[in-house]
Amino acid sequence: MVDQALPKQAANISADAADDEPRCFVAKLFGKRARNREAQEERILTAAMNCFIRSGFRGASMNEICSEAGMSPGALYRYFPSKEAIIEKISATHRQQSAEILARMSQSNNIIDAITNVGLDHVRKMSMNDEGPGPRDSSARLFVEVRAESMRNESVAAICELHEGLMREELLAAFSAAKECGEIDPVTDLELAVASLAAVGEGIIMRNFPAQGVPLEALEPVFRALAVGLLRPTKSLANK
Amino acid sequence: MVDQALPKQAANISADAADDEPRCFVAKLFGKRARNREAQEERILTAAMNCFIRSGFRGASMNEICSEAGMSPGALYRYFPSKEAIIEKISATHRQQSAEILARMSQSNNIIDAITNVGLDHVRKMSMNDEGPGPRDSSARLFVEVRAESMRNESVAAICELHEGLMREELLAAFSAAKECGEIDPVTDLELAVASLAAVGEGIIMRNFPAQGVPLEALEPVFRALAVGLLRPTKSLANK
DNA sequence: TAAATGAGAGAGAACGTTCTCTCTTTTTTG
DNA sequence: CAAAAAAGAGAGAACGTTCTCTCTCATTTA
Repeated sequence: MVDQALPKQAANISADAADDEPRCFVAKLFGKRARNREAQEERILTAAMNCFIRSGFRGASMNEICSEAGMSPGALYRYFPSKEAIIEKISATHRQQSAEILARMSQSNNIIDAITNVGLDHVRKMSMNDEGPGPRDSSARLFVEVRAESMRNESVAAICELHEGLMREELLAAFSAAKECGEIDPVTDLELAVASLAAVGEGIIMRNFPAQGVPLEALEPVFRALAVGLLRPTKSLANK
Repeated sequence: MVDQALPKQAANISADAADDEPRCFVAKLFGKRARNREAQEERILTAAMNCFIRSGFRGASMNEICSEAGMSPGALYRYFPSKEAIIEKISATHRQQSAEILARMSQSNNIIDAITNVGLDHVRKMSMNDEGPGPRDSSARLFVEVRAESMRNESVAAICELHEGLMREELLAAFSAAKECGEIDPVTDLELAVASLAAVGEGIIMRNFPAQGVPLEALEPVFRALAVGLLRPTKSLANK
């Protein structure tokens, strides 16, 4: 029960008077209403995320989420049909953000740098508060929460499987390319290397080293060493 | 609601009729009564573990645990004062088992072998069912559950901190010794290596590779590569 | 027979969810 | 364009269920 609610709907009235009465079904998709709905969903998701970080998926109650969002249960349930739905949505976006970091991999010159940077990006992202100023709690907690939930919740498991499948594919493609370029030892089992690197990276992300005083720069050689160890690159790459 | 319960108390009656009435206060500690109490506690803990693996700490209800243990709530609460207490006990023993694996580290000839074996032992242990025959679910789930709980439950966090502190000390001692023996590069930051190896190992344990079809032997070179990468041993050790 | 043990009903709180009602905004109608 | 109608959004009480834990009373054990 903080300073919630704002002037409620009034906030969206004075947006801009230029766009009015689309009156056809397009309004449903792009109109003022639709935009407001999106904003509200966002509000709920942000609040839920904070609650889940604080108390866990099962531990956080709908009332807790309602309070954090400054909303009544009746209002909240207009946007999400169940707690499950919120959990799924949050799991999905969280895992998707992870997957998106991988997309930037191709920006690096060689495969070892690429992996190192992806790892560092992950740790950086996870130890930051999610948008908005002020130091809030790390989102690495959510990472653990999602993984725990995925072990017994079938739909969350499916979500994780989806994004991790994409990540594995992307990594595998990059590794294959590097192999053909002669950057890494042709003997290396790429499938295993992908799975191992994913697991190993997850371990480091979960520990949230930056929150424990280990600076990000200190992790650079760690990721590099892991990549070198698992991929066995040709000498020229191994020695930095 | 499987084939639980057994003949309940009857199980402990016909143990052996030889030892009866020690009658002094020592009986409280070592007598038939005390042994029975221990057995009951064990029964509860085993049941609770199964439930927690199946539904999570928060997800499993006391009724579920009672059913699994073949016990009434009244009986169960005679042995544990709260659900919290059961969670703490299970977290503690689970983490302790992890720490105990480390104790066997000194049996290896060199530091790389030692770490590799510790890693493999962990994975083996975690992917096995806990005592008793029949394939039950992996205890790697419990690992994730404990870690998730430790992020918001202070007493579980303290338990984890305790055992992980011991593990870190033990690892650090082994690394220092290896450094002095000239087995590893004197430049290596041992503190960071310990923390990284712990995190990385945890990641692999959580993924539970054996349950996904990756045989244990395939992980041997992975652990070896991680150890080599992070510790930078002298040449003779690096090439197996 | 006194103490320990267990079964099971159930108390009381908290849970996720739904219901009813009010108020505002948008669309339709005359 | 004004009035009427419909739809959307929100509040908050209330619902039925489930939760953890306790209490009473019967049974077993020494």
